[in-house]
Amino acid sequence: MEKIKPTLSKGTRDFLPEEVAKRNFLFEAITKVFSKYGFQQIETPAIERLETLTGKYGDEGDKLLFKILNSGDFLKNVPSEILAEVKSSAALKHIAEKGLRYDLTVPLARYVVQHQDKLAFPFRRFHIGQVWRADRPQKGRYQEFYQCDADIIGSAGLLNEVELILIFTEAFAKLGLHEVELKISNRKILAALAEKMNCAAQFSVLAVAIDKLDKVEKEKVFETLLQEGFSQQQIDVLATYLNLNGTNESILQQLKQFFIGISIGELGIEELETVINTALSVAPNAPIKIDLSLARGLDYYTGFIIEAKNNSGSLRSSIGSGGRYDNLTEIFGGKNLTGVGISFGVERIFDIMEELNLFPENLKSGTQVLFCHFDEVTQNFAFKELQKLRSGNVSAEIYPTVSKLGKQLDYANKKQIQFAVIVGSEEVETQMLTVKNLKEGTQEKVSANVLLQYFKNKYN
RNA sequence: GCGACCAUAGCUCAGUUGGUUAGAGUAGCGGUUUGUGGUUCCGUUGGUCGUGGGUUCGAGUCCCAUUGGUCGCCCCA
Repeated sequence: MEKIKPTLSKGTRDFLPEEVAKRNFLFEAITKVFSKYGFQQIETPAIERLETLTGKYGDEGDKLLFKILNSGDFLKNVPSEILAEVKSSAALKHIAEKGLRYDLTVPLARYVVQHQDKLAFPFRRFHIGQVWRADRPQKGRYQEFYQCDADIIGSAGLLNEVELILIFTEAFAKLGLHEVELKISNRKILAALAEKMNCAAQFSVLAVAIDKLDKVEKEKVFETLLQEGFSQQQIDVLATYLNLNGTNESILQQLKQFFIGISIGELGIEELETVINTALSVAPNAPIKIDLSLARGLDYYTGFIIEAKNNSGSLRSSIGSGGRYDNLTEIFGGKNLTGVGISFGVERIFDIMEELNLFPENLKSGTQVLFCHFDEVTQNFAFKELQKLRSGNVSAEIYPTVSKLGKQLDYANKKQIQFAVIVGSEEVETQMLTVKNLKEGTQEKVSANVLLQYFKNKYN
């Protein structure tokens, strides 16, 4: 048989056992916070019908969807004139009717509408799972990665926004990320800005431009907007808006002056004020800060928007984001189902925690005890002792073949198993087993009938 | 979609102006007189040098193409 090189497809990763242990630690920490706030976990398939996915992410997004080739004779249903054209875009719908999900939000919209009769609204769910994008991979960006979302569907109350702020605050603190800033704003304020600038039609161009401000210099952004057909007068309005600063309270006051008489702006400011005051009333230390340059690129946000920025270590980037979207379920026929949600950037959070050494030490191996032996007789004896430990919920294993002790201990060492129980003929005879602590390098004799208790004490 | 860079053992890499049978470390396996690892020492498996073509007496090395990967840009988590 021809040998195949062991390589991965681009933008994908294998995870070693230690990495999975760390990732699980991260997921479990977030899961616990979600559960505490009354969110229920759901799952949806990795595969969705292509019609569910296409058209939701813009033209760019559609290109980045992974499509799944129909099984069987997939060319059979392609009309011959399209085959003759050799045009992929025209042939696509005939050869692929499924794709891999691009995010967890669109599947959620489908899910909520499809199961609305069985769900309790407001529906609070969280979802942790892989998504796939046929993007050019680069540092920290993959074709397969995890998203970790919490959303509340079917409730316009601003308490929902506040709860999501609390979840961000609590989860980041719990993970040891203490230098996180929660930048917040409201899309209605941006809508008011567009109105004041007389460019409501170009709202998304404006939003995308503003969203770049944390990376690109202000002047460059203005320049780009001028090229896009904005006037100097409009830019001046934008510049004045972006110059508003100070404490949250002061910004709110300035905004009220700035947008006086623009009703959508007044509404947005009022929402923002309520969210901030309510959040601070229960969590005075929540690191929330109004950021007028926050816009969020995604089109579907309509109200509150939030972005969590990490300010420690070398990776100072966005590690979570979210916002309110009013119309997401409409395309699937869902009515009056406004939603608000957040997403943890778990891949980046993982990298940051790795850099800052925030993972606990003892995650590496699940196994606590390895039984070592020398021949068939001692192996059989050890195997029975092993089961006793397991029945007491001590995680243990036995070296599966008769091998030299050095090799068995070496295995324990590599797997970072802390204890070896050495069972030789002498131990069988005296019923006193040798317990070696591989971390300390010490060993002692322990009676076989108290072995379970011995390890239970070690691990509570 | 655009650009830059890279490709030699499972992994990390060396390989001189093109010159004989392509090396090292690490991992694996075996041993170190056989019941003590992480931290000795010795031996050993493993490569059509990403693939195809070209230049040359001769190509891992130079040229072209191609495939794959990494890193930027657009966009995004």
